[in-house]
Amino acid sequence: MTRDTKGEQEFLDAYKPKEYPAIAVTADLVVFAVGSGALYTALVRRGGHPFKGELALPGGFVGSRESAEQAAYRELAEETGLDLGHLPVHVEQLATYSHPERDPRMRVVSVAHLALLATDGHSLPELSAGTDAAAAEWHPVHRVLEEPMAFDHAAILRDGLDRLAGKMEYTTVAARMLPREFTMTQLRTVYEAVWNTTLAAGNFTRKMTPQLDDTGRKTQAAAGGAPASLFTASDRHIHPPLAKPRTG
Amino acid sequence: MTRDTKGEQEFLDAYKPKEYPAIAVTADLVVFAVGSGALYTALVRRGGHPFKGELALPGGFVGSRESAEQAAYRELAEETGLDLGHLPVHVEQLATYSHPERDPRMRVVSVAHLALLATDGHSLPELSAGTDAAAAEWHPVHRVLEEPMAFDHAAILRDGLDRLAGKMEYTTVAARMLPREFTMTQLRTVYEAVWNTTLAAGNFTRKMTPQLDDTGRKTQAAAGGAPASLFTASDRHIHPPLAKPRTG
DNA sequence: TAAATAGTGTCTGTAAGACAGTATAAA
DNA sequence: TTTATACTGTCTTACAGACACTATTTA
Repeated sequence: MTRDTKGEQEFLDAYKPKEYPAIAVTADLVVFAVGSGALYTALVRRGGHPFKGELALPGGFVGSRESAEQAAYRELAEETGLDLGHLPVHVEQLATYSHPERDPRMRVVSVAHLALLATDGHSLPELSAGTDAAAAEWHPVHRVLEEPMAFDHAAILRDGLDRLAGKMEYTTVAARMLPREFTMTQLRTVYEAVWNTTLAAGNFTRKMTPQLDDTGRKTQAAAGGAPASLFTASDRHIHPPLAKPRTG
Repeated sequence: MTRDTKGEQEFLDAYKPKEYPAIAVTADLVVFAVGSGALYTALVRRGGHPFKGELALPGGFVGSRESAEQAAYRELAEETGLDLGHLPVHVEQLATYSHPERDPRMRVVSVAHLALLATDGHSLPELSAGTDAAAAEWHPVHRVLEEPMAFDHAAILRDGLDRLAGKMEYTTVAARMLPREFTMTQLRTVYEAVWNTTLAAGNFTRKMTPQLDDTGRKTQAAAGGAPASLFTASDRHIHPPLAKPRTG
């Protein structure tokens, strides 16, 4: 530390507020990935009280020299054992949960994040215990939402799903759950998994094509069927938005 | 505290994490209101270092027994002197700002909130110093965004405006900036102030009418012109969304 | 050739944007 | 009667949804 910055810090210390509550801040994660036509989320099972044995979101304390988003990336790597250097992952802030009684042990404010992992739409990335003991495991979202979860994590998971489902109406964020190059059918599969519905393939192609970049290349056709065009997507606004089919 | 809850707390204490950073958490506010056809925001001028004399968002520390949202309501009342018991106000969480260097004095995580005050579209609610010394004052949003602000508050204000502008495309949240009963022209004025544009009155009426509830009553016509129908709005999704005119 | 998938064409209904025209009330 | 505002009607264009049809590949 130079003399100047030391003097500056002393100067600033004089303006530091004297009294304020010191609160523990965590970064929690709603991790989504598409496997075998369904949406999955990575959850840990709690080993200690409270809520021992129940499902919880991965997460942990925000360190004193990192932002909540940096902590989210770090916890994602630690609790899933995923190599984030190689796996494409999209992380964005979801919301902050701050009810004073949400953790019965102590005051904890949680900054929840939405993390989207890229898959081929069929097989899920393998999860393994990282530095922590508890390993995360994949659970089908639309089923696990029926079950109770630790703390207010069921509400956070629900909020995360709502955010993703809504954002897919007016952005190309769904492409973040696929490899860099993907087919129209893969992208439609993501929409169908998240929205828990089916979409007409022809109309989906017509509406989505102008929002994507065509690489000009095609897949090797698999078992039966014509080869599909490969697209890429930059994060972009869809205008006008895709209409999610009404469920009501 | 009963014997049982005391025993339970001791039990939970045994599971309390031993080490974690204690962080100061604030609730900051982006307060919007429409006056004389333009969008305004309530800002305080800093009296102490750092950023002495610059504009900042109203806000303050989250107490140990309140949520961030409760703190936002409390700070809104304290720093603006507004009687929230009588003035309709909509508060929702915006985002959490947690860069470790965002306050040079100490580690502060801020949960920013968006607050919308109801006006008649012409005169702004009068602000007065509450319990704190510094009083907030109204500033035109689209002008003050050009100026520097304290901390990262300029970015927060920008995020708040983007959130409001976007949400008005697909919800009736704009009605939260008006009295419970309002005319179509008043509502269009809110859209024009926030989007900083002009909208065709006839088409706006046709698109918005089915999203609102007609009270059946009309205004006393002011200086020239026919009396306007009075509408109310419940928080509702607009489907399909209104298209905000492209600025690019 | 049969099956499976990719992609296009067509039809219909609805609604957006532009804007002219009508209705109501104050000055 | 003029003016100002509120509101409706009409025309054109565009696109969503439904779905039939063609194209391309593997078995």
